[in-house]
Amino acid sequence: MLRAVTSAPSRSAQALAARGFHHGNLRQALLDAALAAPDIEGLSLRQLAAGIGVTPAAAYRHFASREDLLLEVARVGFDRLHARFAAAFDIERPPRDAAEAQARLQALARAYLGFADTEPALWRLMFGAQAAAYRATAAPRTRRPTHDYLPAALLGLHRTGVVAAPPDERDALFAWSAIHGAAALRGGRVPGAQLPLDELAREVATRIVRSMRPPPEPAGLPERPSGPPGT
Amino acid sequence: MLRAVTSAPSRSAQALAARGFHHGNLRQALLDAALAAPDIEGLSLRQLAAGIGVTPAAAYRHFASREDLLLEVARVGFDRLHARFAAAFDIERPPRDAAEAQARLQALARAYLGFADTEPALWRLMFGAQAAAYRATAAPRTRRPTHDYLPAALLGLHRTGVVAAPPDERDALFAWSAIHGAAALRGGRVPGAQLPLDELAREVATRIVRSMRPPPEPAGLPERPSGPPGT
DNA sequence: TCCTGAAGTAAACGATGTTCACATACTAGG
DNA sequence: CCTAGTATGTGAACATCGTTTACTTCAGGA
Repeated sequence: MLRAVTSAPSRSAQALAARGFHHGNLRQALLDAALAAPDIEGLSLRQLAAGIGVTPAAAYRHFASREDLLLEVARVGFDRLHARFAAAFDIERPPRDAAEAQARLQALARAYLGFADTEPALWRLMFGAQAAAYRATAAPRTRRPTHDYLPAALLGLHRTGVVAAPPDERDALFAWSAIHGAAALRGGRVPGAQLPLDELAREVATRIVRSMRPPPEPAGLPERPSGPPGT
Repeated sequence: MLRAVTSAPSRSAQALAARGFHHGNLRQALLDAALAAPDIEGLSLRQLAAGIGVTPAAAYRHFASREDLLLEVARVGFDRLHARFAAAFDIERPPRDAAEAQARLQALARAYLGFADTEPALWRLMFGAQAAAYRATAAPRTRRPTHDYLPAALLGLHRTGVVAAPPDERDALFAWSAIHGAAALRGGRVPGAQLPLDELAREVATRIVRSMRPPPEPAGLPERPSGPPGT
């Protein structure tokens, strides 16, 4: 983004527009370039700066380190994910009926899967292998934090009578596992992982709901498996 | 096989006298050191070589590149995972009854979760964000490839009457999603993710089984969610 | 108008992956 | 037993990386 028009052209806009000494909005330009990179975690700060047409050291006027820049990028990612969740359903309004409650869970799964599919590099940065540090920085800055949506959706299922018991931590953990796992496996070699997004979301949501309904015959699994694997 | 004492330390220096000019088994030593690293993906080839007491360039006699070394490490990881699966249950012998079939799925989940828990760096290398390349190199080299175990466990559930329908690709995909997702979420900030491994495996296996049993009332989810999220 | 601070440059540092020419040690063949 | 050949190591070098330092340029208020 060439700093076309900032809010107030108090600075000599023409002089800077012609690529003056100062860039004008280097911080945002760096963030934008990083967000557009196909491999955010692996990007080079020098290449990033060179692409914008600026010296590597200039980046250090706006970010303490490369890690700090990535942290800010991840923060933008969490904002975008939150926006998708907020668009999936209105968390403040309870679902009308069972069908809407189920549709909400499906929409939430679809939102997460769609985010991972549309912005894979950003998703990897946020939830990838080394992402613990970035995840910790997830600043909600919203009235309802991002991680409230799944429990809300599950609670809606119970309130509308779709599932018998009120959802607990384990229900949410399993639901997140299934959704996140589906996103992680998608694009891999696992058969069926290339399902269309809508279909995959419906499949996952349906099975999550089914997993919450207690089985007809009350035969639980044994406490320990027959052959426990090595440590 | 440490070639402890060469015939005559006629050569210079006591430093070399211990192991001689040639290391003896540098390739394996590099692999072992990499496998023991707390962060395999982020390790430095120079530090690795220095830790063994060898020049960085020496590594290139055994590996084409750093990436190639990591590829070999991942291969070892897949071998270890396969060994855990093989220890979970005998894939050649069908389960005796419903209880054993369910215990097998639980043991398989326990094996995967235990691997991720015991060797997190290796698990991240194999299934982490940038791991597509490493995953592609998964050479089974066994009669029954590693990815056969889950379908076999699901088939056992059907054969013993635990689930009605024979398992298809989507059943396996969802089961893998749930198990892999649980491994990914474990250690994170998600509430309940710090469950003991045995308990987590039992929970996941129970819910996977439940998700495969069709619901009592045949009310499917609607084709499309009420509010589809943005692209 | 000058002067202060923000935001850029240029050069350098150490660490990294990788390559090259060279040195060494094990091994096979006469 | 010597010797050639090959596998395996060394050491120096290259480009690139993140990062720091000292200097320069520009904008805006006293």
